[in-house]
Amino acid sequence: MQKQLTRRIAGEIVVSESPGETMRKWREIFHLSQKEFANLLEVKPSVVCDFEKGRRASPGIGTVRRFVEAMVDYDSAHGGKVVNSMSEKRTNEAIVDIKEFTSGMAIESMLETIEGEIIAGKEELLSRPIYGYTMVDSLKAITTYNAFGEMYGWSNERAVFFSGVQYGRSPMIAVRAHPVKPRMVVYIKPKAVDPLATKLADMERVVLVKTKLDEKTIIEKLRYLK
Amino acid sequence: MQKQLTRRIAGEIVVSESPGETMRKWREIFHLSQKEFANLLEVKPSVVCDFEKGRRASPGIGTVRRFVEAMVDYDSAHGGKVVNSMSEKRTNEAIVDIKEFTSGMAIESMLETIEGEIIAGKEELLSRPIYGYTMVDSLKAITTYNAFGEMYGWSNERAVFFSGVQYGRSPMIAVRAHPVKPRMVVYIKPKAVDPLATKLADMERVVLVKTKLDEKTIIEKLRYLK
DNA sequence: CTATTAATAAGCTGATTGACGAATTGAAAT
DNA sequence: ATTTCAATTCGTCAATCAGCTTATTAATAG
Repeated sequence: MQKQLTRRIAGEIVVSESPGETMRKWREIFHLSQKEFANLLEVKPSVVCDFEKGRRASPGIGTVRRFVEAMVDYDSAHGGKVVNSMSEKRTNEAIVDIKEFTSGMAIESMLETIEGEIIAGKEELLSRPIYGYTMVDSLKAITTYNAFGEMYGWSNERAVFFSGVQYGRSPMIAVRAHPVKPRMVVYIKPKAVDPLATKLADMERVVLVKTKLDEKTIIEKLRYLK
Repeated sequence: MQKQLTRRIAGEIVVSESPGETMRKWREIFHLSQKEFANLLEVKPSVVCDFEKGRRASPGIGTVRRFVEAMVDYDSAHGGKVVNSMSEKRTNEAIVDIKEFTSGMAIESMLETIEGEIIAGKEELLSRPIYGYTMVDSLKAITTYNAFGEMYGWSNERAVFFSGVQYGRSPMIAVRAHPVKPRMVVYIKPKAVDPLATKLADMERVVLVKTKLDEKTIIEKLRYLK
């Protein structure tokens, strides 16, 4: 959660018309004086000033990262007043696991890892890269607030795992209805697969797969892929 | 939209364990080769490689910004495939009728007009205004490309009519999955109504209604309401 | 009016970046 | 086996960054 906010602030600074002013803005939001902030960072206050006043036109991302993380970490360590106010986010029980990979991974090789059996999806789709995955509890996803909204991480070039699948109709309809589409949908131990699900998968150009492994095993296996 | 995405990517790069790999990841998502990308940036390919391979541990935010903006702008200038994959649009056959009213109309009074019978939705929701409606063929909506994306007109404070409803499970799941919600959902001559549909309607604070009138009659009646 | 503290400004230096080009490796395609 | 083209490695160098120090300018509390 901190990470989320950290990224957000960092992104804003990078794209800002005036990175220095944006840095200042955030320091102020966190209620830190230049001096306090400089202490956190273990530099002299003039350094902070130099950045905020734009003496460094294009600071390194390492610097920006240190700055932002210092603020966020500090706040978190003191009750997370600011952090929590920024991310009014009820944690989502429907989402069992969600991860981003640092680099792409072909659908094919993920298939092997999870011992997946292809239900729908042409050859050519199998080489496309995936950059993350989300594992969702089907039933809870439908009844939990905003589960679908949070299903997608940073990239939508990802795999979505559904557990608690009966016939796989509802999950594919959800995918259908949602404007952002995953590249691969995996049903975890489905009872059977409704032909409509297959049809929809083809239409969305989504690779549809089933696996006999259980959730824990899958997470375990994916942990060691980056 | 572009700006949003630009910030997002920039933020991810700054915070990344390995900024270079993350930069590469995004270049690949945008389907650009190092060479093409280098041309966009007006630098030599080796420069791109140096960054991706981490030769610069802490690139300046100016550089990161140029890189990210180049990708996003390029994509936007070429139809915005990637950028728009975050939010889509297109035409379709599933939508039988779609209209905007010139002024608001209370749910209650529309109920009368269409001879609707309430299945779910508390008293207090009935006075809320509606500014338009969409009539959707359930089956086609599911099998037609992006019907759900087009379901909402100018205002999402609207009614959505579903025809060809069996038990009303799929339509409510679609509503559930879609980030934009209508105020009222009307099932046209359903066979029965699945309790899950009722439950979902309550959760979404959507008024769920069924009617025995057929499509044509409804459209006819609504024509004379503005 | 003075003392204190926060913020700026400016000069300086070693470390790193941003860019190039030339040479090398890798992986498909002929 | 050879060609081709994308990607990688690396030496080089001017420009810029990151940090310090010291001096100066607000602003605020006694």
